[in-house]
Amino acid sequence: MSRSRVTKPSLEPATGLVFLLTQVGAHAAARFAERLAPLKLAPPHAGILWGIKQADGLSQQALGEKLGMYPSRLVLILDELEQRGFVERRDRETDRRSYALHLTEAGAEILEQIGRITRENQEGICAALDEAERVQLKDLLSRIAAEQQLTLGVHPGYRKLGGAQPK
Amino acid sequence: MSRSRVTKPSLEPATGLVFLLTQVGAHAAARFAERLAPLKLAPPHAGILWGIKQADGLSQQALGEKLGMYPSRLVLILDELEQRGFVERRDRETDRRSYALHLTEAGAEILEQIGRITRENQEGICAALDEAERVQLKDLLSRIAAEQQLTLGVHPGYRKLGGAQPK
DNA sequence: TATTGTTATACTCTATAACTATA
DNA sequence: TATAGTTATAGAGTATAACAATA
Repeated sequence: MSRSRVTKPSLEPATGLVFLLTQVGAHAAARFAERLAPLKLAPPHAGILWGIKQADGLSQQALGEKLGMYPSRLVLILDELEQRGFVERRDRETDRRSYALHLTEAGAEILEQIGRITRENQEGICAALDEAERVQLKDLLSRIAAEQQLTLGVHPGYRKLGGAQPK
Repeated sequence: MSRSRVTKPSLEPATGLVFLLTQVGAHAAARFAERLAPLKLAPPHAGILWGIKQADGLSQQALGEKLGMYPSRLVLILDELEQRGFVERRDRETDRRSYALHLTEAGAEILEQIGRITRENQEGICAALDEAERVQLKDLLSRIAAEQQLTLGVHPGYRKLGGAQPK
């Protein structure tokens, strides 16, 4: 038995894999926000635009559900996006309480810019890894995500759960 | 050339590696906070206790620098930790403006519990991966962290930089 | 005058509840 | 009465500035 002892694993909270994962993840998110800033957009804006593109014509209720955002928060961001001409709230004949959300042409354009920024960011963050290693990393993370039952595409930045914050 | 075309890579922001990394990282952090909650502690508390243990007797100024926290924020959390008997602020003879921070016995004990929770959390988060894969993941993340010049042990949860938030 | 710790405050984000208009 | 969207508001968390004691 020449393996290092397993009975006393490192007590150090700041040296473990999960700490590293948290650190790198938050860094990547911060960098994305930075790169997005010139467009005068924050990550939630990007998520919303992307969500509408995926399911054009959906209601705010449905979008909030899909992204894990509170309706009240969604309203404010949509106001902004509508005012800037990226999103349209169209009346419905069937139910006049709800709107159908649509991307405008400008919205589609800004979404393409967001896509470009996303790729730039990925390139920046993953600069240390070659293509095969990126695939490997994505595979490992995907398996954690699947086992942890994370919903694909639900960004934690717009979550509504809220981690337990004592006191 | 049978490779898939490279000219039009996926525009989808929510399907990329970095999005996944962000998502899993935030999830891991949230789960850690949850597991910590029964101790009536939040992640920053844990970081501070750990920081003091690493450099017993340091000043608040130094600790804030080390963790990337604002002094004003540190004060409040230290007040709490001192009140609960985990930390001691000892006077210095050499410079009566600053205190020397020390872990009490209770502080060392709670830190061990934090260590246990940290390991439990790691076990929970990484359940999908075997030992070799965890090493592999840690290696990949470490290389990203090194290339991105992240400081080891500086948790993003108590950063003072703040990502650019437009509007 | 500069520095350490502290207090006060402003600002953003997040979450909840109350309200309106339709159904 | 229930639901979609909105408005109002409360609460954390974060960042900045002002302040007292000491150097």
